[in-house]
Amino acid sequence: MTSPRARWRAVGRAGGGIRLGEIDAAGRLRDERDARAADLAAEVAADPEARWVWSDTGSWYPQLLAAGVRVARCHDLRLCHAILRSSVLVGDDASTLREATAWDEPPPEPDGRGQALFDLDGSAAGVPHDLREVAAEFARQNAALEGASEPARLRLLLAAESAGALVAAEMHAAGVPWSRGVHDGILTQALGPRPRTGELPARLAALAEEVRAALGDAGASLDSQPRLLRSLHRAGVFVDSTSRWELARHEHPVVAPLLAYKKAMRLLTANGWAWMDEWIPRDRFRPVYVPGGVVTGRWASSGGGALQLPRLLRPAVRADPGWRLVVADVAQLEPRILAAMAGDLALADAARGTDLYAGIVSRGILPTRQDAKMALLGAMYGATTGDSGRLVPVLRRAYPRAMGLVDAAARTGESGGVVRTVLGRSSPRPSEAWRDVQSGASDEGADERTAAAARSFARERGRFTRNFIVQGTAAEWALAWLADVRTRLAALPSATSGSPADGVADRAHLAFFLHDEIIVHTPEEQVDAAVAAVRDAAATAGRLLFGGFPIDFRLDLRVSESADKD
DNA sequence: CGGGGCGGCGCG
DNA sequence: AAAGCGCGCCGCCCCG
Repeated sequence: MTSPRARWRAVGRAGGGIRLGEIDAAGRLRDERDARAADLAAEVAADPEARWVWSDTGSWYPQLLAAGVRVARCHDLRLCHAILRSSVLVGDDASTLREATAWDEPPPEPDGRGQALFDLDGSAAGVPHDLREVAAEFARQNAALEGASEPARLRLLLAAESAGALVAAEMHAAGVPWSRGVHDGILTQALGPRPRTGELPARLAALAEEVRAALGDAGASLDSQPRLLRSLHRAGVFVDSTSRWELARHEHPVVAPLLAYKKAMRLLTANGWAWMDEWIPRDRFRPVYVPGGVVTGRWASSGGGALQLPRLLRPAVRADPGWRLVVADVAQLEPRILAAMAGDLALADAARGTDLYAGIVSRGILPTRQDAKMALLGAMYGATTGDSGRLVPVLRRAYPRAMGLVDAAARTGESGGVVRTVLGRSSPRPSEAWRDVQSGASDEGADERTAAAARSFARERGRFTRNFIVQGTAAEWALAWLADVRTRLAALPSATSGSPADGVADRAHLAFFLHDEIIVHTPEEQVDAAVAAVRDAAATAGRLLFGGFPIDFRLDLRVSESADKD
């Protein structure tokens, strides 16, 4: 993946301008030179194979992308700092990193105009952008890696994390191709035609009237939970909450229209016409991704709700004319990750070539696919009661290695310890408050309530660390997949016709990523190559994390129909 | 009037 | 009304 001759180059601020130079692992800079903001894109474009060291991808890359310049690889100091400073693989060698607190600043708020850094006077809060500080931090990180117990894993993680940051910026720039027309059609179907601002769509208004009629209360408020609860009680529906789960258990004429109303209202407020106008300019959805935004290493998002697009709206994702979408998601990613991490050959065998849950059923472990799914999710989440919790012991007998791994992670968390993913991302230490509660409960004379609360907090943390190792390693696999897809797509030729794009989107490109799913937008003539890239990258990711362990990562993959016709 | 908590629900 | 992890966002409601 990496050209052996690629050079590390650093870019940062100096004085009132921008300065760049070659950099080595010790943070020594050579061939430094100043660059005006207007020239930076040209400087970067002139060295397409360089590996760029910079403070924060979100502060530098959007402007380059806007100028049509893509970089092959980077080292995002902010993201890498966060990983190294808390990794148990680094240990005490991270002490200097922990002292460099300026690097713990959260990412700057993206302003959406992609001008922030170049116009700054350098006084703004956030991570340091000064080239000297960039070089010093790069040196600290390399020193921490030198002393790490498994540097190769960490290096892989840092590369994947940084590549993810590039992908996030590129996907924001390219956007998800989105048909406002299809979106509007879905809304109209579900809610009625778009009303004037301030008015309720017709179908929603009709549902509200149905609900009020069923309640026998013409003035019932449906949007205030406390008031709705009282109306329901007056009508004889004795629920403790107004959640879908609880309402659905009651036989009453109000239930069906109320559930329909809540569903429709949710669609209107979360992804209705106002959302469409704000987030889908010119038939592109441009969410703001936040790489490393979750402690487990998953991405978060800010604005637009990129990670919660309702499936109902999926048909609005439409390739441009002459282009196609390659949509791929990994079947049962987390259980497969667990099997591989634990070296559990029996679970890996159940996963081979099939739906993993079906594999568990066909081996006679559990009677139905639903049981298998519930049991496995329960094992990874720490369920102890209910259908799920009841089935976990069955898995414990069938797959002692896999279950032993998550059980051990839970015990570590309950006792205040730190767990880590395969590549070395580590869980946060327990908070001061958590430790106080635990030590308070073991003091002499602690009452039973205190002890019970401490046990409850301990188990809560155990469920978190239990899940952390699996969710976090799955996030690493997905990053490796994503990064390799990116590299493979970049090698494809640009579109011969119908290019929609500005910047990097003149050829097959990643358009969307959601934990275990990616969408590639590709010219028709490159569909086969894009599919191969997605498949080959999945195989590569598995080998990168788990070597020769016989686990396969099955993709559910489909290519969109020709988009030019409805 | 803005901020934060809460209930609720969308996603994996 | 969750049981059982991780998120973001909405409207309501209360508080200062």
